[in-house]
Amino acid sequence: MSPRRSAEVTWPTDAELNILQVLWERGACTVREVHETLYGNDGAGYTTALKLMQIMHSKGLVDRDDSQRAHIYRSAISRQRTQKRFLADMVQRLFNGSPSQMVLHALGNHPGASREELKEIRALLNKIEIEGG
Amino acid sequence: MSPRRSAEVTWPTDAELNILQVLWERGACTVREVHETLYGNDGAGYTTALKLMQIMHSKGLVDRDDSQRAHIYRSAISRQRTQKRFLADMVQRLFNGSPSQMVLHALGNHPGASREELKEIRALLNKIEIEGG
DNA sequence: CAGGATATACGAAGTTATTCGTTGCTATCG
DNA sequence: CGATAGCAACGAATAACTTCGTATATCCTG
Repeated sequence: MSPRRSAEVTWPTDAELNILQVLWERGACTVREVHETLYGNDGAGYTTALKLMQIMHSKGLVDRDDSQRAHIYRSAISRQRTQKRFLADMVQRLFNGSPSQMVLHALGNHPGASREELKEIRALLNKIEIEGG
Repeated sequence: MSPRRSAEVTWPTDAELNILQVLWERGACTVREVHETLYGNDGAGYTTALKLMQIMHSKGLVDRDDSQRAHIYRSAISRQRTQKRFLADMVQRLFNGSPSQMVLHALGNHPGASREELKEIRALLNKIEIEGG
């Protein structure tokens, strides 16, 4: 049993994840756009967002186009892969390595799934069952 | 959109979560047991585990029986509730608030679900569909 | 061109998390 | 009894994350 997070890989921190979410949602953004979206008036200051995004750039979490005065940032890691990593980590740390257990919890806590979503989930279940023999 | 973590509640940290996992798995434990299980020979030292668990006690994350020389610790927060909290947080931060999306990802990345587990998931789906319809 | 608004860069402070060394206590073993 | 081992407590060092103040450059507007 070794549920510790590997230190070799760079995990986006909480603040970084928030920024990535904005970049994934809206595509390429300036610091200002991210700041407005995320922190608005009451939240952290502009330079905080700037600093975070500079650090993210140095870490390789985002790409940057600095040909204009206001640099344009875009995510350098895919949403999918990031979701997958966090999911796997959580399954490991909280659900004894069993994704199914996690799914059951997630569905159990979410009775409001739409008919369309349920259909999708069923379809995926069928696919898994057939492939798995 | 405000995907930031609320600061009012105490989130177990990474190291704390590892300890909780041991306590959930094995029930009440001494510091030594937790240390052996989690860090063994190469990992962090004994006093590190001790300190962490003392902090967790001061935070109310664990209860402690100090009637014996070697204190006995047990988790003060349920595994279920913790799973739920982390799950909800992740859905919010990484899946745009859609648990179904998360479920799809989790299932998609886990083709090795057992027949028993699939059955369970199906049953839950039926229950949801009936109640929700 | 002067002044204001807006941009980056940088340094540093404040906070939290993790780790360990040391101390002092208690039990046990010879 | 004296030595040794195991325990809790505490302080402090280190590292990581977040935040902001300030300096400096650039653009726009009158």
